[in-house]
Amino acid sequence: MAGAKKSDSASQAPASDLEAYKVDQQIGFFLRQANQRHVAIFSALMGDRLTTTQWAALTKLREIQPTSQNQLGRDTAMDVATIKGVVDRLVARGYVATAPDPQDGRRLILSLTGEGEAAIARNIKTAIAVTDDTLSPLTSGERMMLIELLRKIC
Amino acid sequence: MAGAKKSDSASQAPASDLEAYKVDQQIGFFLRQANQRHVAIFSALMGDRLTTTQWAALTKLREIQPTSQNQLGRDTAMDVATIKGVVDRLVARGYVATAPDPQDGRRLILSLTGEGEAAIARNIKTAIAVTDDTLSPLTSGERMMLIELLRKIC
DNA sequence: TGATATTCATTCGTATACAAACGATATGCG
DNA sequence: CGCATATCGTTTGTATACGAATGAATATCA
Repeated sequence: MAGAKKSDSASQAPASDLEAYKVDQQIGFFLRQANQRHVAIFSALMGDRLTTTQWAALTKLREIQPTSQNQLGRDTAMDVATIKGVVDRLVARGYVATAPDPQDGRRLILSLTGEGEAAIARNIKTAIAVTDDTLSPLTSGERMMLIELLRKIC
Repeated sequence: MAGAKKSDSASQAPASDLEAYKVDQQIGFFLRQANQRHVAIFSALMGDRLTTTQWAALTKLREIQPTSQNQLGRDTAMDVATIKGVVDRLVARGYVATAPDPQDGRRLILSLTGEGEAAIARNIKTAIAVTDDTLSPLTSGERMMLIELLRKIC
């Protein structure tokens, strides 16, 4: 009975765990830091004060427009509250237009404006450069491997 | 002069780029999503309403205490403004104690309280489980590979 | 049809995340 | 010593990020 592998479920922890655990070697720490570096590269290169999420919303909207706000959020992995803020700012800039859905009174139909299209065209090469810069420490094979591993844990 | 590889610097983009570019296949999108999933797993498993950054600050402080607020921020990859908010909330909970540095009037010395130590001990096993859950879709070899690739792009 | 459930968008509250500006304090060097 | 520089912590403003609650509109199904 004594010396079992797990003590009283989650009440106490053996000193070994305390000693061995290092936050900065956990996957979560690396994911957070890697994302931070990517966002920093994006901010440094991208023009028009566009953020990563704004860019994601813009380019995804280009693919699937016209669509509803929540649908755009789902396709860009954003919460309903988050996508609303992003869309609001894009609308305020004149990049996105909104209209009520005649078929569904709940929906808010989104579409790109000419300015929105132009903003994408103006920055598309930079966006590609951001991806390339972020992956620059890796070989071509490593890049594919990283993408594949990240895809698996998403 | 006409037909150069890059048109007027950053003004226009070829249609090929516009067609080929998919946000949800870029490294930034995967990093953001993978981090989101990790945070979701952390929130679901971890007790005491601890966030990922609060946990990082607590456990790192345990390693290097006593230390200054900005130093803790550097060691946990947090901005000075960010670490301040995190520390403030940990202090409000009684997990962290602050004291002025007798040697340096600018510094705020941080250390763990007994409650802070207890919170770590109480949740350390869960933290390990969070890492394991996040990496559960991967084999042991893939996990090491992912960590290594992320380390390279940090 | 009518009650129930679902979806959509909004709002509120909390928590990162970071740029920028600020005052206070230390440190460096001539 | 005195000044330029750097560091520390704080504050403000903007932008994600998400849980939770809400009201309006739609869908489902007994």
